[in-house]
Amino acid sequence: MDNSEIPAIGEGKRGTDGHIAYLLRQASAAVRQRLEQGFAAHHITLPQFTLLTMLKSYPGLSGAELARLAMLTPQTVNVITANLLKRGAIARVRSEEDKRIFVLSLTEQGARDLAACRAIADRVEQQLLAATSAADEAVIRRWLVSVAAVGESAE
Amino acid sequence: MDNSEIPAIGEGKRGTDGHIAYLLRQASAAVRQRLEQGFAAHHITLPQFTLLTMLKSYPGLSGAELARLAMLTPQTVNVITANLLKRGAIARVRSEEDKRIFVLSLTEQGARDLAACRAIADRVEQQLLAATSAADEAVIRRWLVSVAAVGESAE
DNA sequence: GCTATATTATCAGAGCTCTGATATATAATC
DNA sequence: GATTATATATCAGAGCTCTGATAATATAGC
Repeated sequence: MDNSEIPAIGEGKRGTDGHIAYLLRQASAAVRQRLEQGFAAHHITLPQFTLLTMLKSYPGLSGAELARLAMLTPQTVNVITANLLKRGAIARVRSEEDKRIFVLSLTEQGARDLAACRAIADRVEQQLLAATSAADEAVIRRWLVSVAAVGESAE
Repeated sequence: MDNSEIPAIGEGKRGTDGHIAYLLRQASAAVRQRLEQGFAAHHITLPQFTLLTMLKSYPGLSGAELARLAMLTPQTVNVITANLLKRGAIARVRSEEDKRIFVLSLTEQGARDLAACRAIADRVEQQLLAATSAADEAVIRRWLVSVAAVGESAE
């Protein structure tokens, strides 16, 4: 095989001239892998970390509410919460007012796991912006939010 | 449930003040969903589109080379290429020089699928940058590449 | 040449994510 | 109150992604 023309990250289509959707995906995958590598010692995945974070901010959410907040389907949230329940990181009790729904909240174990992973995430995020000016960071943050919001209004 | 304080995209922690890793993930997921929705009519997934694109640029790659290029594990690439083979989008023949590896390339069907999805992706990417100045776009592209490259040198 | 190491492909298992379908409970309509 | 529509949870199946382990081939060192 002649691999001499295959580019490394930052070169060719993998550099700043590449497709923006590809660059976004490549960056997101890199961060995800860094975070999951850090979380591995606590046996928490990134989706689990996301849901734990949301449950800390908004205790008492149902699966459906969590799904909307996380932009996931209820089925996906069901899988993740099932694994968190197995780990004892969250509690799940039937609601009194609405007997369809289960109310979710952090356990003490879950709060401990979350705190440990939060510290790791903070360190990674700091590295992501270490070489970026405040003005550039503002540009980047605005763009990321606008991209996430596409399709919210148009639907 | 009292949901009055749950934020929408762009508000609270989901806005420009949120964690940068979360914003990146949120934006990437939104783009992924938009692309896959567009690709659905052609029965091509985003990972499949990515590998087809790479095989068009570099025909004759092996699974291992494809994995390095896509920043995926060989096992993951194996799953995706197996599905592309089932769809008849790629061909796979044993190499003469090195009998361990299988040489991959696009079929005519795969080239047609790729062209159709490329047009869809171009439209989505255009929308992503429609409201962004050239200067801001350059800032964003540089940052995305730098984030993807983290861990390449440090490992 | 022979042994040790590295590379490639693949099997097995876990978790995340989607679409589609189903059952139950609540809300709206008549 | 009965019917209809909506919301919630869940089952089933597909695809993507990882870690860990195994077998075959190729390369390096002796």
